[in-house]
Amino acid sequence: MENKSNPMIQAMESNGLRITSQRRWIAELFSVSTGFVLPRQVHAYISERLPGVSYDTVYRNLRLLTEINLLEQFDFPEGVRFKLRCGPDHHHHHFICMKCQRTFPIDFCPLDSGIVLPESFRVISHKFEIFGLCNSCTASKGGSKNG
Amino acid sequence: MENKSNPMIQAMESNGLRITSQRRWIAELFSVSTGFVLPRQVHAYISERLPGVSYDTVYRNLRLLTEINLLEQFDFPEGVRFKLRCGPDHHHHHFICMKCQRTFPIDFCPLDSGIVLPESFRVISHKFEIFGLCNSCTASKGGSKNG
DNA sequence: GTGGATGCAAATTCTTTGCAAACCC
DNA sequence: GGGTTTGCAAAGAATTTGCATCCAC
Repeated sequence: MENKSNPMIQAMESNGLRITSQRRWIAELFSVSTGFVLPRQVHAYISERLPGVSYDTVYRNLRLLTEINLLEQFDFPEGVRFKLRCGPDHHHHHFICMKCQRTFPIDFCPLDSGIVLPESFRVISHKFEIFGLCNSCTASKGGSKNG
Repeated sequence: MENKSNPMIQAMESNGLRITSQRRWIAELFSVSTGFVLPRQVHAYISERLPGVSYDTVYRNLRLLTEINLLEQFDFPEGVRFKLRCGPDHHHHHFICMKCQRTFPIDFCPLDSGIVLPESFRVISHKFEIFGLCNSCTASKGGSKNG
């Protein structure tokens, strides 16, 4: 591992969190993967590197990291998934590959397109995602294995 | 009840389903509510009219009705919710009130706005929802009670 | 009458919590 | 050393399943 320079580690530090090896591996996973992962996949990944890590530690950290805005949570049919939160520098949406779960930015926001709502409605948030198959997964029946 | 003319009942019949009183009340609920409801809310609603109805009957029917495309399922943070599926006559999206869970159609689809994706990407589906407060819920702190 | 639907109860799966021991700073 | 974090084990919540009984057609 040895990822002193991992920005997620730095963000954890600046939030006053202690850097344990469990957290180091979580940071490593999310800095490598560009997709949405299931808690059980996170646990599996860490288990390989750190045998004996417990499920609840993974859950606790996923929740914690989501609360401090380092991770982003998304409810999929098979359960909740997490991914590294995109920087606040520019608002965008995502194309999400249904096979490999990788995400690709879409620089277009439907809210900028002159949607008309009743005056009294107050917009708080919005979601826009496109689901499909990315280039690698369209090409090969097998597809990419990124989780 | 006596809702022979309820289109959801008719759709159930044409799918070969038997019309039980449990299903009649489920149809009644979804024809009255324009919003997303939680399974436990469905169960509560039916329990009031049909004491003793079991949770698993509600679940089984929600799943079944979703499979035959009469209901639409949506994953909210508090859990999965269901609502009557909009007819296939015209594609649209929704404004969803975060207080009363009612939905309001938005006649705008971001996919029609010239979004550019890599050639090789294959679009399978998409989601676009705006979350906020509807007029009744913006007006009164209390808001509407529709579930 | 018969096959589909229900209710019950128990099993699964996912997620959370309490607490003592271990560990980071 | 002191306060955080972890692992364990158990509790909770949501959802599913097996099976005998019941009921719509």
